[in-house]
Amino acid sequence: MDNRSIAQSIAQLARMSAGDGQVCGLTAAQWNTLRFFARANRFSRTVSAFAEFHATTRGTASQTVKGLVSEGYLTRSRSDLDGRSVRFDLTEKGRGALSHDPLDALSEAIGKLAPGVRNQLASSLKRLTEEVADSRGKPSFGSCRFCCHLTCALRKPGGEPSYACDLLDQPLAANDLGDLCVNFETAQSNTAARSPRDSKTS
Amino acid sequence: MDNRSIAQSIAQLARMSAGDGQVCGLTAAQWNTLRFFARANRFSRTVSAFAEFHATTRGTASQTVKGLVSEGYLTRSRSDLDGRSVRFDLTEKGRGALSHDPLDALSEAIGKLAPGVRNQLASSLKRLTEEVADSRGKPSFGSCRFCCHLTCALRKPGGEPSYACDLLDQPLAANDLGDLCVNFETAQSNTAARSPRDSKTS
DNA sequence: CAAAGATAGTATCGATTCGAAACTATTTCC
DNA sequence: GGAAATAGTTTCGAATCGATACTATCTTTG
Repeated sequence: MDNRSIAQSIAQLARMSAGDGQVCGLTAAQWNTLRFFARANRFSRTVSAFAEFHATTRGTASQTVKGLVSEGYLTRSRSDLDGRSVRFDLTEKGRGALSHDPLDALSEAIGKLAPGVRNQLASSLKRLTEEVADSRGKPSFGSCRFCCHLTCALRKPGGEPSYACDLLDQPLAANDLGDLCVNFETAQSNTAARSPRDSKTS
Repeated sequence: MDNRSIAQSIAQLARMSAGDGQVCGLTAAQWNTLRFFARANRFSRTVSAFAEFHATTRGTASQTVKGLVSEGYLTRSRSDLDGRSVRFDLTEKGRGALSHDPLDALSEAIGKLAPGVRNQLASSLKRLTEEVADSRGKPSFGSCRFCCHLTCALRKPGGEPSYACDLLDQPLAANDLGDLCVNFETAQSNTAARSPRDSKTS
């Protein structure tokens, strides 16, 4: 099986799973949006971050988000620190909808893989994502847990460690370390100077 | 990393690589179409097969194909055995376009993986594709090489083996065994009776 | 053999989506 | 303070897609 066939099977898998038409009244674009806002950390739940993640324009992203807000899946709240910035959060309805996510068919299939195979797959995908993102000059999203900006300090010996992002200079809860962040940068990647994309958030 | 995150990273990878907007004057739908007709065997280069593969309707598929024909990427030829059937083949221009396929970024990234990791990835993807296709009752495409309908006969001792499809009762060239087929069925899958989808082709 | 039904492909219509561009408001930089 | 950058929104036109209806051909079945 050649590389191109493998690449196509990734595309094929995504197409099959993405819930092409309407599923539970939501379009494919809307499902993607909900998934993003469910996984993104509080610095990244913005229209701009979503547009970049979804590889679309801010205009299109704004439309999709607006639709979801008006249907009660997301709430819209302005930041008090940056008057331009707006943050969107999932409502109960939004979280509820995700329990019928058509992508779950794929998640479940992944769950049936042997643990070793599964982990190997995850790391291959992470690798490929970085590689492809790099090749088109776009930054790749990732979680704080694997980000070079994560700093960990042990307040008191034997106590809970506390985490922070040294790029945004903001504290991070241990629970949120797995969430997606726009400012993600791999630890070993070449660390060209990079300014934060959203330096303040309410 | 949980199953859902892995599933999303597959979707993400596909989105990044798919060549979202116009690349070299072709839309994402057109790229997918060209890729399909480049990989499908002669029984499967039809509007219906493509529609099923791409998880869309025949009407939509017909439109996309028509566009590509009028722009010179595909040729249209009626079957002489079945007056309803039409086969589409890539022209030189079509093959040439595929050498600038935006999906190549992903293919190249895959090529950089260690051989063992790469093969493991391929087999995981195949597994997942079957699993997901099964869970939504749709058949999954695959190549003759791994299909239960492939029969291999050794004409004369020491000579070249000859291949055939015992479902369509048609000979297969060794070169074509890797191509996609609508009638694909895994060797170990439960072999419920299944009629061929396109029993004759010119 | 003839009628009924299945199948391959096409055409049309309306809804949705998307990208480009223009625009407002706010923040940052010099 | 003014220029430039950034966050988000709006509008408009093009493209896409799904549903539906349609023609032509093949297959099945009395």
